[in-house]
Amino acid sequence: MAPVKTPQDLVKRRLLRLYGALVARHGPQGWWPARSPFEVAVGAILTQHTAWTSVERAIANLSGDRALTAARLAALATPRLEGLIRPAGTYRLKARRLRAFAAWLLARFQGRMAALEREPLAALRRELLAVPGIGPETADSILLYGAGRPVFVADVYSRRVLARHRIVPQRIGYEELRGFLESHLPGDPRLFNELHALLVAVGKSHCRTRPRCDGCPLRWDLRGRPPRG
DNA sequence: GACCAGGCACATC
DNA sequence: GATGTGCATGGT
Repeated sequence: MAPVKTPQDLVKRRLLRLYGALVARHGPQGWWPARSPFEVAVGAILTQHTAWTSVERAIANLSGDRALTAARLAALATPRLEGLIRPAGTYRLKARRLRAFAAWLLARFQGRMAALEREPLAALRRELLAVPGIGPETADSILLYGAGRPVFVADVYSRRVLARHRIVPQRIGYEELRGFLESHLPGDPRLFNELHALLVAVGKSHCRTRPRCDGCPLRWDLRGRPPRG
């Protein structure tokens, strides 16, 4: 006898179906585009309210100065650091935030990002959130993409796409959406990684420009019917 | 020239 | 607790 499907199971199935449709249509996204976990954290701070193309230039500047470790970044003079990250915008603000993160990582783990892979997750996340300039989305990006922890980055794109497809309410908050996804998906960082990246890709394109997504290919994929006409 | 981009902190109501 | 605003560059 088949086990009874709970509402929990149905949501899970729907999310996994969405994931399957996204992978089939868009393929693996290869996130996070960084050469080291510390670079992930730097990128997560620099990309706050900023296009990734701008962040890439700032990271290239930091890389050129061999400043992509906590110790090297912390050793930079502030005007130098500000100059390097200027292409990413809000450079004075972000220089402070990068410094604060590097100082925390040095003080707490001798600058070693690998330590984030072993710490108790809930306490570690609280610690990150206490670093000035690290909010929920930045903390979760660092934990998922920089440390491989099973935390969902419940950003505006995730909310937009999931709401457009009536999987979550339109006005769901960050923490609420994160809890929803983490409790309705297998706790697999690779799945969180790929699904989030795909939601961003789709959220940037048609799900941003089409208010109801009624004719969007993804909608047909989810209904199990091929798009016609 | 307006608007947006892989947010956050702080002030105000 | 919700809403508004500063931060600031670069692409469309």
